[in-house]
Amino acid sequence: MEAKAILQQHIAKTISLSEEQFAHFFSYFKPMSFSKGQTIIGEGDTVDCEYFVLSGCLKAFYINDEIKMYILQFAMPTWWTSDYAALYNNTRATINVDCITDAEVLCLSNADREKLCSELHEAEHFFRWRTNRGYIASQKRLLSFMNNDTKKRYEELLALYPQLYNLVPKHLIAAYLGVSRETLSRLYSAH
Amino acid sequence: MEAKAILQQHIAKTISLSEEQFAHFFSYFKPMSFSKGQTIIGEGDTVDCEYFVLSGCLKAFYINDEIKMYILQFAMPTWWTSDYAALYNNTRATINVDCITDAEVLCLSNADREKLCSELHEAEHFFRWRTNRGYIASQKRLLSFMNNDTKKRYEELLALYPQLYNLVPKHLIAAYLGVSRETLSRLYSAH
DNA sequence: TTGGTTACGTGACCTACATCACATTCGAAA
DNA sequence: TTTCGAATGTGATGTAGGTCACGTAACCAA
Repeated sequence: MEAKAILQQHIAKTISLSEEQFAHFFSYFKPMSFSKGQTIIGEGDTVDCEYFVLSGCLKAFYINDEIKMYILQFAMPTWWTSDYAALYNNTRATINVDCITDAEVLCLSNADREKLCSELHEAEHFFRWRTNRGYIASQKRLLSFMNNDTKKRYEELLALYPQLYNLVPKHLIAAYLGVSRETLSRLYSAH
Repeated sequence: MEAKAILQQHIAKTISLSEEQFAHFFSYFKPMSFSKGQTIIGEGDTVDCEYFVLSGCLKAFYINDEIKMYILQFAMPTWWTSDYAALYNNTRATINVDCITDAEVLCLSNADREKLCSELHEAEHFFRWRTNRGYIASQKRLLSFMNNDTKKRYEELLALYPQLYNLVPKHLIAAYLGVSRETLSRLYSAH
């Protein structure tokens, strides 16, 4: 499926736009391709855009003391990602985004999103709902962190992203769960 | 300061409305008073409203196995709270909200918020930005959870809410940090 | 004032997970 | 095919924080 159709199907779950309106909506998005391992946002960069994933898998992560990596989000097709704190507050990136696999994305700049939102009430509605869902998911993950042990969080993760097990190396799964790769490895063998 | 002025000042940070527009905006909010200890949302309730705090302090929390409590948010004046997952998905509450102190709030129903957002583009803009900020804060807290030990999270919390130390019992602070009250207590004495 | 509940401190002990060290397997590039 | 680095498994050991147990202090309500 081509980029335009993927985005159209995605936003149709929240708002309905005429063909003409959607064409305008889509005109703000810029397609980009990246290959496996490539960095999209690096720590310290200025952040202008957010990214809608068409194919492939990205990760948004934080690196502590140049050593430990924590993954905030795996971004699969139809997911959005960026360093939103940097994007909205116009500060330098503290979050990195890079490609776990080759990936195609649609890129939307901060300025264009705001322009779109002010031009088209439905667009503002769409982005409100998108962020709502992200907020609720984030709260849920926070609770899971406080409440569940590693094993349960691991099972939760696989339920949420079943494809992940075969797609990404295990140490990245550990970095999402917030445990060491050794602990995750021992989780498997313990059955 | 009266309720109307507090809300007006709060939303003026994000959008500008005429007096007439704001009067309409405000007309959807219903003032309510609660006393210390009172439950606003209990687990299993249907959730119709979100709450804007005028005075006092609420907590939004989750109870695991009828035993352990985890606090998602302390809601101070000009903060918003609810069980948003239940509110937006029209499901039963899994999060509780109650009063740490006597409190006055403005109550906005889900239906009225959506009506307001569709009537007034600026309102939609306001709620998009409010949720944005919540999402970013939630991501930040998640990172802090993965990255920092209890002591550092405790210092972070006191920096974010300096009033809290004298306002709420220590076991609630422990429940926000996600540690046992004993561990928090030992943190104090260790310095 | 009194009796009961809630808050808080502190010791003893236990457990999940981190860290370090090393072995093994796998996959891509030469 | 060979080779080298990345990914993964696994043992030994250290530690932050949980849990249980108990004591004291503060705060209401009768």
